[in-house]
Amino acid sequence: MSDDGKMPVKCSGEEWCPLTATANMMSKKWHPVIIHRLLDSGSSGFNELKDEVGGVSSKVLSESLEDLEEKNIVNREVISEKPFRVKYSLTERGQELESTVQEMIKWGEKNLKQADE
Amino acid sequence: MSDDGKMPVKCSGEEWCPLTATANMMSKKWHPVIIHRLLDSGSSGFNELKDEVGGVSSKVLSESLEDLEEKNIVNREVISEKPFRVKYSLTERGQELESTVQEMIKWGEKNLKQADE
DNA sequence: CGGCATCCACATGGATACTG
DNA sequence: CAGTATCCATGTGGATGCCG
Repeated sequence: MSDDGKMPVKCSGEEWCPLTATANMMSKKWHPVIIHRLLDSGSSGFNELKDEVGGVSSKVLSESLEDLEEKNIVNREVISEKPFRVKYSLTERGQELESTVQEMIKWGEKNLKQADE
Repeated sequence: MSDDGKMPVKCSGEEWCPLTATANMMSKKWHPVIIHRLLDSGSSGFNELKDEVGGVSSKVLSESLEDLEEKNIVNREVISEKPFRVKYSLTERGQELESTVQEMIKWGEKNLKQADE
């Protein structure tokens, strides 16, 4: 009833609404790219992900991943202790962001140019 | 070739990419709601929009609209001088954000609850 | 009605260095 | 490898009041 093309969702005042909630979730600078990279790769280690994202510092990546973990978008798994290794991947909830990410990419490709900003 | 289900888009390093560009565009707190409200209403005056959005101050709404104007998402038109009136509406580019907004709403409805935050 | 001016608080991110 | 610790600059938004 909410995906029939109409927009019954109102986001007024202090009321909770799915739009602002989702926006709030994606609003940190590196979140969309992190999600996109994990959608693409399936899973990555910390520094591996850092390279794939590119331009992000350890501190910020660490903070972002922690935030995404709390929100159940990203899953962190320690896969080895000897040489210490972890594996980041998307939860089911995280994978369901794929269509949103795709729409953002489509819109950006169609409507923005590098020169714009 | 980019909407066939695959994800050829890479967003590494300092390179420009449509995902981060779009994310950057939507990243201010009230932008998504403003766009959503204008998609819904077609057009609104300043204070009318302020009420529809709810909870935003004049200053911030003004800044947001100015930002969205610069990015050619929102159109501002003065429709009367005697009693001074303006009309804000979405540009074509802005209207094309509908599917992105819809995906965000769908995801939020499915995956978030009010209690979550 | 449709803003702008001010001031302030806090969130966010970058650079760099260091650790188990 | 996978982070943490500092420090600092800037971004972003809220409250309030005033103006043409």
